[in-house]
Amino acid sequence: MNVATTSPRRKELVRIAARLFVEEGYDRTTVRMLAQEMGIKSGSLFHHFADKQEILCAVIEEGMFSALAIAHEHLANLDNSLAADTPRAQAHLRLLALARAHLDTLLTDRNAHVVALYEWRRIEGPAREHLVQQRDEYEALWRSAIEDGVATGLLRGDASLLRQFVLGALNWSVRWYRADGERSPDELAEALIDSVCHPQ
Amino acid sequence: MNVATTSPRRKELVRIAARLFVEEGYDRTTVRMLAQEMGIKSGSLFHHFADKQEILCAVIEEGMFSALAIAHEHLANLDNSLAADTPRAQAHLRLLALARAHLDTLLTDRNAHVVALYEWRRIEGPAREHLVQQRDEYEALWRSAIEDGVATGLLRGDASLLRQFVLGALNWSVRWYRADGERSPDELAEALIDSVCHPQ
Amino acid sequence: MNVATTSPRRKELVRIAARLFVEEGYDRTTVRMLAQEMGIKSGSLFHHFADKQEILCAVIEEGMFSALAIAHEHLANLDNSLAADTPRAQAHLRLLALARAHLDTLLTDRNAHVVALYEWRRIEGPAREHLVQQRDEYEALWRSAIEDGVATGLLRGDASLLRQFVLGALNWSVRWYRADGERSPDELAEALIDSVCHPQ
Amino acid sequence: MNVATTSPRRKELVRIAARLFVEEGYDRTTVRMLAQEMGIKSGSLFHHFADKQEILCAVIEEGMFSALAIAHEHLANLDNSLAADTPRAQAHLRLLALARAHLDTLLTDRNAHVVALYEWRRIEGPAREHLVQQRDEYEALWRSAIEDGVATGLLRGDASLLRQFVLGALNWSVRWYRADGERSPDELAEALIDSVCHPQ
DNA sequence: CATGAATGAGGATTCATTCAT
DNA sequence: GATGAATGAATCCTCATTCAT
Repeated sequence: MNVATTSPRRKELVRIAARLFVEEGYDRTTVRMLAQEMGIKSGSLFHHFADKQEILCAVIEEGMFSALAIAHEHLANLDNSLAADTPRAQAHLRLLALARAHLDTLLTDRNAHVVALYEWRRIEGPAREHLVQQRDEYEALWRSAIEDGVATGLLRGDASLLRQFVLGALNWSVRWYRADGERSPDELAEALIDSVCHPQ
Repeated sequence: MNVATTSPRRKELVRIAARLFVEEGYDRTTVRMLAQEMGIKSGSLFHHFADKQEILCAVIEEGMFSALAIAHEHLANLDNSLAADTPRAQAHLRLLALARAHLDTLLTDRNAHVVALYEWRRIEGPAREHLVQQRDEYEALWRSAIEDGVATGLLRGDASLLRQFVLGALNWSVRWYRADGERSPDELAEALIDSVCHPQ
Repeated sequence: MNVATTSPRRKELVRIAARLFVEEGYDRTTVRMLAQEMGIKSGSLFHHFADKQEILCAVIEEGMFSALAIAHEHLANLDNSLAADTPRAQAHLRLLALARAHLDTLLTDRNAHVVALYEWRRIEGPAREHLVQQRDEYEALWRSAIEDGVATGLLRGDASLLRQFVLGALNWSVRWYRADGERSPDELAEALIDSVCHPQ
Repeated sequence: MNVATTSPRRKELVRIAARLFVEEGYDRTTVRMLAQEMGIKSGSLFHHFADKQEILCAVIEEGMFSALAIAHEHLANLDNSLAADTPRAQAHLRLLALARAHLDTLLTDRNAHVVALYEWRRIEGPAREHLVQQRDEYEALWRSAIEDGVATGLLRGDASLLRQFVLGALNWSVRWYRADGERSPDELAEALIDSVCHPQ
């Protein structure tokens, strides 16, 4: 009932909800479907969440949180391994790390981050605030990386537009990417970053 | 009642439906809302469409059709005005024309094409076939333009991935673009094409 | 619009309605189905009939009328051909003639008489009066034949019950009789009459 | 929700539904009428039954089941009391027992068995299978009794037709029998069996 | 915590009927 | 007479939510 509660049981429920929301869409996922998949009856769901929208909130929060966490993780790896390089090369590697992290949560971990991107509109009221904050934090990572890219001549054009384009291309990949295809999410990330970076 | 029917009344209804579907999403748009906005009673809607899904079909069809029509129009203008040019410059202009056309239907004409992109999943059964055909036809335009871009050295990388990236970046713009902002759809199109094209 | 109207067009419509009412049942037969089968649009139906119930009335009336007509016809044939016989034999032949006539309208001509028997309940109001009259007239034929049967020792038991039993057995045959089976309606009629008549 | 479920609540609901189906007919009985009579709201009905047709199924099943049960009961009483008799007398008694049992469920217990006979057509799909089985089992009782009747000279004619006639006469009695009339269902049963049995 | 029964508001859809053209 | 569009009331059914047990 408490939004902040993060019992292991709740974590599990959120994971299941995320999957269903991706498969069916939030609107078409009924509380009964959620309960069934969780092995309980629909009435019991409301012991864990105040209402259906709170489930969505929890999923989106989880999605944003893990996107942020994984992005930080990828960036941290970078700092450790290859610190000595040109600013331009560094900017390139950061972009690559962010793109890989993004597709990692989106296409590999799947679900929660996808919901965070695609069902955003359904959230209203005060719950939105918190989510907006998280999103801004995540975008700040990208903003800084892209600006560095522009500053070092790696990228050309308006930094703000570039961010929207790159994120858009990445986000949309959910729609067409098949896990059983010939390319890995990492290869996608590389291809995209390559296509917008100017060599030398 | 007939899917192929394109009475002026029906056209009008489709336009209104497109707007509501964009504003609220297909699932949250009730038949009553549609009827109200159309100035009729909900029962009367079924004089024009067999069921709610047929309305969605009609909107998507309209969206794909107009996207295709406007793309062809932009391309035709191109052929007339500047036919004598280097292949590379021609490829560039074609990409630009396609991108402008895309954002034109998406952000200016709005609605029908947006629905075509975002509510695609809800369509099932034989209606899907026809839509897939139209989509393929539209993508073929892009495919050829992008391949020419790669062939002339204007673009670098895998043509298929590039197409997905560019279309993804364009499609996602619906989510963040504000008509009252400082940039026009045309400027967006140019910025995007510039960001993936290699100079000289 | 006039109940008494019996234009050839209307006759045709009544015949079609009778068929649909038998196939689907009155409640499940929509005005649109009727119109479609008649080759007109549903709105036009109301130029011929005031409302759906009037169609049912017309069908039932037609069913009762033709049952009565055919019964009279069969009885008339009897009078002409074999007038000189024992009263008992005469009663037997009358019963047989009535049973044959009954199954003739029910299983051969089909439809209208079936509706008259099975959708009787749906009729309310003043329309019922007229139909009750017709039904009473028809039952009077049976009543007299059965009473003669009892009087001559051909049948045994309460005349009123016997009539209900015989008519019930005949009416119910609609439910199980298959035209493509091995027995003709006439054979059914004979078998039934035989089974309740006492020999000698 | 489960077809096999036979909670006491469900039993109660089925009984009420049976009454309404007889009074109004399945098609004209609305879900709201059922709910109202049951003292719940229409939405709650679907807690107990998947859809309206499942209610009909349950009623018919109950009707067939009780018809079968009561028939067996009547036959059992017979076996105990008068086992030593001529085969012909035995056949007579069995027919009488079956006829009484039939009218007992039809006119006394009422409702469920009536629905089973008169709304049979509305059932489609796999639900039908089970019902057909039950019906066949019930008819087998009659088949054997009638065949014994024919074998012992009690009845004359084609056994199969005789069964249809007798059952038809019994089934149709629902249409004209009035409980407040002068004859009891048992008297009806006797009269019918008498009328088709040949003395001595 | 969990359940099963209930709710009530709203969902899409049907359909007899009306009526201007 | 015929039509097509419209109506409005009713239809079956769904579903998030509540709550006594």
